[in-house]
Amino acid sequence: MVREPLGEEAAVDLARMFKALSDPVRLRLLSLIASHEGGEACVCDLTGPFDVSQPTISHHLKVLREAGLVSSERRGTWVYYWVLPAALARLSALLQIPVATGGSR
Amino acid sequence: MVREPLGEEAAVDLARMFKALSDPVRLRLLSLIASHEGGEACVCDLTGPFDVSQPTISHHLKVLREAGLVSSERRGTWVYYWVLPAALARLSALLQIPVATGGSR
DNA sequence: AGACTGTATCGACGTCTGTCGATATGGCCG
DNA sequence: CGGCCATATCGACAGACGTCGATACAGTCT
Repeated sequence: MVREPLGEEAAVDLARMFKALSDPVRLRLLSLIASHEGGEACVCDLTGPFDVSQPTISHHLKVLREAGLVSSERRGTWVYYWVLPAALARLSALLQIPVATGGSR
Repeated sequence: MVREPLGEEAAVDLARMFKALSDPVRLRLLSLIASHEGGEACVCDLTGPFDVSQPTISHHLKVLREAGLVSSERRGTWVYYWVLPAALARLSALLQIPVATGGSR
């Protein structure tokens, strides 16, 4: 981001990912999934901690999935979600600004 | 984010920052500012590369400023904007997911 | 097969967001 | 002073978003 001005199409793509992170419920969902034992969580573990309805949770999970931040799989009765680390790493790297002190330009 | 499930108030705060990044124009604005010589850019350097009107650019800059991602100052005729590295670093660190295999950081 | 649980989809509603043109504000200069 | 340039604010409008209840779908268990 600091190196070059970020092309228009790349910006659209990245903005879609950041938009998925722009809701408190989705941030907490992502955090719950990432911090869950085994790196994955069943939806049944995710509906409890929130004040919103089950369809709303399902909707937020869909947004995260379509943004490419998580993936999911049905195993029997339950559906499990896990984080896609490469996507988060991409965003994290983008925000990495070289510290200004010293020889920065 | 992986360590602990991210409290509700922290999520609200972080979501506000991510929301500021959730628009392609704002992402490119931020990138233009960060990559500009001297680490700061005059608004007059920022209105050119976009297809949107000047008031819209001004609006987006306000959003970035109110999210705490950039700061600005008037110097004579022009207004200059620069990135606040600590804010971006906070978001970047949050998205840093330890690679699952082995102990890499 | 039928009942029951877990999850997703649908349709609706109020609110928020990005955009614009018009206009206001702040500062330079002739 | 008066005009001009750079930037911000205002008001309006279409479209997107978060949320809900109702309902559909998928799998399991008797």
